[in-house]
Amino acid sequence: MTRQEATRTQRIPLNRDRVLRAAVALADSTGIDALSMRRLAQELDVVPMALYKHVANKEELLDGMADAVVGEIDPPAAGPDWQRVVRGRILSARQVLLRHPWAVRVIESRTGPTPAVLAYLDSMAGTFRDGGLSADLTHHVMHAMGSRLLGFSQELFDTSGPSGPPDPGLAARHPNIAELAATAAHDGGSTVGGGCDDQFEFEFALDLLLDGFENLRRQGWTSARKA
Amino acid sequence: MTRQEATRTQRIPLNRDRVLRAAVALADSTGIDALSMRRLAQELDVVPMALYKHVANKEELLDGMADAVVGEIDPPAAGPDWQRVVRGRILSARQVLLRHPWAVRVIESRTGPTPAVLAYLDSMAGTFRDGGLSADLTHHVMHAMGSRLLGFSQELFDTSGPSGPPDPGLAARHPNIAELAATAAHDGGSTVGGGCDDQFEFEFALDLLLDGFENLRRQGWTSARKA
DNA sequence: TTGACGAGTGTACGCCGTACACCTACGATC
DNA sequence: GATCGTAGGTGTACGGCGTACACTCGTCAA
Repeated sequence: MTRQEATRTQRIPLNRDRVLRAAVALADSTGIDALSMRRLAQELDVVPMALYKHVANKEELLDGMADAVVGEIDPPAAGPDWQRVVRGRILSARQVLLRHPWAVRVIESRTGPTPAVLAYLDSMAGTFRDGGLSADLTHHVMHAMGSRLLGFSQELFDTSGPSGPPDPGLAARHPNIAELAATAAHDGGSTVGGGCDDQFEFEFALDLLLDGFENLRRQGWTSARKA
Repeated sequence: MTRQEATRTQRIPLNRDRVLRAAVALADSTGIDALSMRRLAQELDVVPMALYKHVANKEELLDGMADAVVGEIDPPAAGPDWQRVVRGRILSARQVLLRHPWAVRVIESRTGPTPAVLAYLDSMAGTFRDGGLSADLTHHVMHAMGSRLLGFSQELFDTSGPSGPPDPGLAARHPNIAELAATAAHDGGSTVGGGCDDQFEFEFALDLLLDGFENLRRQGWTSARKA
């Protein structure tokens, strides 16, 4: 059956939402690098240019994908303890990003905040404010969290993926790293980044920051940099 | 003078170093997106394929560029106060990355740590260890710092570049963000990210983390996650 | 009946990275 | 000095990319 015939019989018309969903699914299954307009069109059984009736260009497609992912993050739980609310939501965001590993790079590469990100940040700021942090402190706190707000910790390199054979000279050249790797090898990981419990590392830093924020709040911290 | 004639007269032969330096310069001046093998070859007055005698492919070129940039970071200062040593070096790294804004994305996109990054991390780990942090704590501390070790804070979106006209409905839709923007508008910035003192934000988070680490060290903190 | 319009099509252009075969100048070897 | 291996630069070509632009065609309002 050619595309023409399919048109005549039954054909769900394309729309922006179907395009975005297909794009997310394709990125999930084949990786973001394999996501091209042509490949996506093929997936939707449509000619590449058809996509451009629904998204202005590839950048806007990526914007939409980022928003779709951010939209998956749980709404904030209710509760009197702002640290718990923030913590829970950020860990939810982290789960979302673990489901869509490509999304980290896509979100980072947006030049401006997309609507869903903006809404998320606004909501998160509200949680801090409701928790008793001043607007001033909230502002700096959100900066300090950076991308951690969205659940990714920005490691220096990708620890997943196949790591080559361990470099025998590495320990000699980098004794400190070797030592750290040794302490981290609690379950057999042997490479630099391997054998780490990413979830533990993420929560370690998160809690350190949240506790630091709470301390500043209690002290009535205020930035002293006004002109 | 054609390329041929230039060859006959005087022609500095290409080598890996010249290629990398030219690539860094080109990225500095025209941005990383405009850096293509073809464009780089043109800059060196050479045919594109000539580059492949000196770098295996574009990825390896980017690896080399990342290493070149990381190599610009100051060596650690001497001193008894580990917090000051770490702080100073990270702020040096930050200056380097401000000189080469494209480097953040390039470093992030490497799939594994390049030699210079590895050396830098090893040296940094040594500073923590010399400061009295246990190998265990040092490990988690380095994870907690993440890319901040290299001087970038991973903001959620790029606050440089031209921001469009301020959205009049934004304040209504996102009251909390609007409030934060208002408190931050100490020198006339009007957009969400604008008007922030990036250096202040960076040091705020950095010091918060360093102080947190020092507290853990004093308490003799140890991870309780062993099996 | 017509005619505007929205959705999908087809073709084409100029980029990109790079495989592969080639040439050419040079330094070592006999 | 003739020979030859080799390193470095060249030229051509391929497949893929994003997307501009002109088109067709089915639907529906007037």
